[in-house]
Amino acid sequence: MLDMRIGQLARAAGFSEKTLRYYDQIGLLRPAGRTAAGYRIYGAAAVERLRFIRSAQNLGLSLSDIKSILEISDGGRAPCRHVLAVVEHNLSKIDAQLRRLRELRRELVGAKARLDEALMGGGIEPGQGCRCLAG
Amino acid sequence: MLDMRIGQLARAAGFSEKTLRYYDQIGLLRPAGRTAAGYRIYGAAAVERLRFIRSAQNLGLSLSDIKSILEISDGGRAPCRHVLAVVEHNLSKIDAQLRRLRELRRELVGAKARLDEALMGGGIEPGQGCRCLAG
DNA sequence: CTTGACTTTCCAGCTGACTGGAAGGTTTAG
DNA sequence: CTAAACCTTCCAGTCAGCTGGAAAGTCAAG
Repeated sequence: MLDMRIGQLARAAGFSEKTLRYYDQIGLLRPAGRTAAGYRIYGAAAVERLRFIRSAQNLGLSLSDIKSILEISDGGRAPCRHVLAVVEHNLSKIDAQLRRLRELRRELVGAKARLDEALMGGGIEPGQGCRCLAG
Repeated sequence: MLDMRIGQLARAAGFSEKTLRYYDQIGLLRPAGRTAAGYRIYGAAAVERLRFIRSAQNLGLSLSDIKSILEISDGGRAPCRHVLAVVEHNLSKIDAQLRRLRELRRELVGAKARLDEALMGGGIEPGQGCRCLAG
């Protein structure tokens, strides 16, 4: 089980072969080598690498963030300091998204209230769209 | 000012000409007619329609949602009931996104705490990525 | 007549993370 | 020998909402 081809790795790690080829293409996970016929050969470390990729993805990190982290650890250095920066950056992006969504939600709830009232009252004139949406 | 060509409308409503052509293409805003030379001609109602489109967009509605609303009111009926359904659907989508982002945030904060601790302690061994990310 | 502003259509690309499919080569089992 | 299972590359498409640019036609002013 030391060396695998792409199908085995895909099954072992729970990714599709297409995805693994894509990861090769973008330089996120390069095969350890190739057979004479050109088949990709992966070592056991690939499974661990994919586990890391998956957990980072679950945290919402982009593949390019993940790649930048892995490139540091591929260089033999601990990437923790960089990971911290990436995590903090993602946190602030998420906070911005949260603010935006909360605001959106507030507006939508307001629109819904106006709609409910308009539909209760029954006094609706057809026009351009529906003026209940205008804040 | 009753009839305008695309540039005038773009300036009046604050959209780019490209966008207006795109809206024509997807059937969101059709010109009232064409000149002999094929130039798009818009009536004054187009400005109001674009205002509606913008306010609906600001609520986070997709162009296809907006289009479905406008098609009802183009048919002479009040779209309010449909708008309500759209708004409610968007609210639940936003709530789902909020839940997901909050969970993501929680995980990221956890990862950051582990990273901070690891960097304080100094006991970091290089490996595949950084195990602080694994939940 | 020419210049410049305005318009047209069409085609292509952008973001991110894949996915689908064609056309072909390799390897293994029977 | 053949069929099945596996692998390769390459091209194109998906989602949304545009945006950029080329090549060409139109129209008014000077």
